[in-house]
Amino acid sequence: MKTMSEEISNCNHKDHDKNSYCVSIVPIFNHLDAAELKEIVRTARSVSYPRGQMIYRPGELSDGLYIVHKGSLRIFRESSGGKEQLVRILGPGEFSGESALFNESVHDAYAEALEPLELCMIGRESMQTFLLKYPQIALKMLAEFSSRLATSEEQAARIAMETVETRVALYLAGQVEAWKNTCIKLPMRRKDLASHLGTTPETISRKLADFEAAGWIRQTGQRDIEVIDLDALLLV
Amino acid sequence: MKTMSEEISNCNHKDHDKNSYCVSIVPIFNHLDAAELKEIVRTARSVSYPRGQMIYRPGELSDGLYIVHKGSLRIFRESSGGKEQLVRILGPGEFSGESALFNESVHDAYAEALEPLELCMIGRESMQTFLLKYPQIALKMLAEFSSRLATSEEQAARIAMETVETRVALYLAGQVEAWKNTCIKLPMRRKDLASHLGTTPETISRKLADFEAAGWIRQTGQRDIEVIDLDALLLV
DNA sequence: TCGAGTCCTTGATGCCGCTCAAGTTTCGAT
DNA sequence: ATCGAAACTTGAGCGGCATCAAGGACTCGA
Repeated sequence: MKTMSEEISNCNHKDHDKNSYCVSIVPIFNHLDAAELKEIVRTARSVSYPRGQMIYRPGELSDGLYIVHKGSLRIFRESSGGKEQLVRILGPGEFSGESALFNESVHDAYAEALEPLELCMIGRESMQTFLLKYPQIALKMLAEFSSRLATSEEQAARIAMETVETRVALYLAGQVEAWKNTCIKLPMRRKDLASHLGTTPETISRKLADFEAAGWIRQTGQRDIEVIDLDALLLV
Repeated sequence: MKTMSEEISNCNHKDHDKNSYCVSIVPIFNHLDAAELKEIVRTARSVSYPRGQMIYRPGELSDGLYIVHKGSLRIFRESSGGKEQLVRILGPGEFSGESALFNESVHDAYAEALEPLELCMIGRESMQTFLLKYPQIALKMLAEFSSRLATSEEQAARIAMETVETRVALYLAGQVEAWKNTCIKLPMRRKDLASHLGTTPETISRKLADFEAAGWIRQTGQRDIEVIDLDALLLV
């Protein structure tokens, strides 16, 4: 394979130790065989961002699909009044930029690097080609979208109908499930958690303090929480 | 084509006058040629519901994809406390049931007929087959999902960050755009509009009354509103 | 290791919007 | 056309939560 260096120049995200391409960790691609993966990798570009830098902003033209290789980023929206709402945090293997891929070609949210970040970028046209050539990719992407849609609608419903207390409790329950452990580490600061749950950092602090006073949780570090009584929490 | 009666028995939604199948009005299918359409129609089943009847409920197994042929239905979720939030209203040509198609096989919301309703149903397996056979369908569906996702995230952000007044104003602005006219007809009752915007019917009434008092709108009928000063409305 | 900046906590205050209630209008079925 | 039920409006009261403010804790880079 003389293309080794070529791959590197296009997308240097080949993990030499694990012999895997950046895209191979992505669920929507991981059913492809090595040759197909390489075809995709060849069209991918690699980009790095320092902590805090914006990857894109609302109104900017879309380049294509962004796949996180290392680090993490947050997607957020901004209201007329300047408040922001965190939509989602992306870790390795997750992707973004899709809204601009299929409909309008401009982004509708902000994407900001939370840590030193490495992305793989697949151009709009390449992506369309792959989707037609390998319909399985489209199917996986449909599944992913469908899942995101369900999450987003559930989120909207929660913010619309539940009290802040319930939302915080439900979030903690979700984290316990995600970590498969009653000791959880919040993946973001209060400010982002607040904007995600549609409240303020102050209220988050207060509610967590209330839960602790009730003996349902224990706050060990700023972002470390041990859930003691999950059932009580969900009865709020 | 001896299949005429067969089509009818499977899906009686052939509009004799317009020579179009129920599925041909659906954006995700309307690029197919007649033969392909017929192939899909053949696998579709037709179902009717009287006003007020539930098409599905959360937890029920998914049958497949529901396509609205005549009438309309509303999708809504229910909170622990029994409050409901309207997610979306579907009219002819729109579809639902997708969340159950790709991920879990159970529904996560309610679907209820708002008027006498006729649906086309395409089974889960058939749908998967079509998606692989005609990747263009998958691409259109991805575009539709992506658009719904953007809408849903925007909705969540609005409920989380904007005041009720702003949300009502933005909703009216959206309707003006949808109707391409400053005289609009609300597509739902106060109760549903309220649950859609994350508020109560009383508050909707009050805000509309405020807007009218300010001279920005005129309420001509219960659901008929004339927007007089759109700019002022958006400055709220 | 240290210091500055950021993040978090806790308190006091005020208001937006929900709730409950009662009266009025509209809708839809017979 | 008429009646009953459902939907809408308006009012009064209150509570949850945002806001503003100040002090304390943590983090990260030098």
